[in-house]
Amino acid sequence: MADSTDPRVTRSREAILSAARELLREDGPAAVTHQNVAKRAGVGRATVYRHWPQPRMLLDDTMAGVRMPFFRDPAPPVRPWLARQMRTLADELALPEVQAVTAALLHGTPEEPDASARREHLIATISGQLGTALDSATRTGELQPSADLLDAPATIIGPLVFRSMFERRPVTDAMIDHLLNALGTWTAPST
Amino acid sequence: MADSTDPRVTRSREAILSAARELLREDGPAAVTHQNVAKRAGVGRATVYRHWPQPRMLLDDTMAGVRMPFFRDPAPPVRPWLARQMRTLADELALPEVQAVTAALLHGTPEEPDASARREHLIATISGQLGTALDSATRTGELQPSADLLDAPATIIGPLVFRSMFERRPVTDAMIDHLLNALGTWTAPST
DNA sequence: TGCTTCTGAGTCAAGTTGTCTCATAAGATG
DNA sequence: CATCTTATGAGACAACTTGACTCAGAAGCA
Repeated sequence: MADSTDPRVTRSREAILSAARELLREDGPAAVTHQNVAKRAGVGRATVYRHWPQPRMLLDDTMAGVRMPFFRDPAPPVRPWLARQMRTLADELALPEVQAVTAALLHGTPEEPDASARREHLIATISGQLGTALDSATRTGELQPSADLLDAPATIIGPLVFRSMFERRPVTDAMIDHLLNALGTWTAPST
Repeated sequence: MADSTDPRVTRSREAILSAARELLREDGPAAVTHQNVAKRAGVGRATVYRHWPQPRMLLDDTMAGVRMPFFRDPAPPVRPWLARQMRTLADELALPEVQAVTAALLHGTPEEPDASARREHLIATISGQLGTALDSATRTGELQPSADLLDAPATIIGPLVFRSMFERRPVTDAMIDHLLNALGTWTAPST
């Protein structure tokens, strides 16, 4: 049943998850209840319970379905790679779904006590990737950091989050550029 | 009744709001229900309904009771004033209450459709104060901005928010200093 | 075709929400 | 101190939600 290929199952699951994502996006995590989801998905309430006995799991899978922005596969030269990642991150942070999940990560609902763990994991991954990339840039001489690189995630990503989620305005390329400059002195690698 | 001085009323109201704040801090906005608040405050459920017929209003007043960090009363020289404000903001962002309200601002609960308005107002106030201060610093020559000052709120406050709410680590004075430097070139005013 | 499995509709108990009533006690007024 | 006023807590109440269960029937499979 878990990995069933029965088309009825997949159809139900997809309808349910899609409805759940809509609800999460529109009304927040609290709205992702079995009843709401069933009604929105045009599916029997019992069916939702069958697939996700606990509401926590439903919200979990719903959030997992929203691709959270990562800093994947660092590759030299670091600066243009970082700029691309920041651009992607900024664009994704503009999506209501991603905003909803991000907000949900910040204060776990009562039914989602794992929000802290999920948040920590996300942050650890991002910081790890970013740290690796910046360390390597420092080692190759591409970057001379002007401050503790442990502050880099906050310095770089913080403004993007603030701009997207608090100010709700688009992140400009100029802003990304300026944030990169604030990290330290960049030297174009041997071309 | 609204501005009653009856000690019974004030006693009830304070007990209720205090309990509501605790719940908001501990379990998030969704936990601020009449029932929960009444039980926690040791007060009849009807009493809570009497004072706040709509749950929205209760959550509203609860959030209003949490002092949100502002950038008040800009005064030259701007740089040390800004550093102090950022220190204060960072310290407040470390408080669970402030974090809960901030998170609630990011995604209004269904019962709190005014969250957007509240968020916009808060951001507008902060950006306004910050903009005024930085403009004046630019005019007096204290600051030569290295980027669009409209990005300043995101550049300055974003990292503090990210550090406090996502990374959950303390903001160092060195980080504040570095963020200020990233704004542009500062010139000590005539001493 | 016949067999298996998933589905939707519906029932049910337990709990929550919002509204109302009423005796009581706390506070104001003389 | 006596009396009037008003907020309070307890409880009753219907409407609704939640989670668990049953069952006939439809969809998929052999």
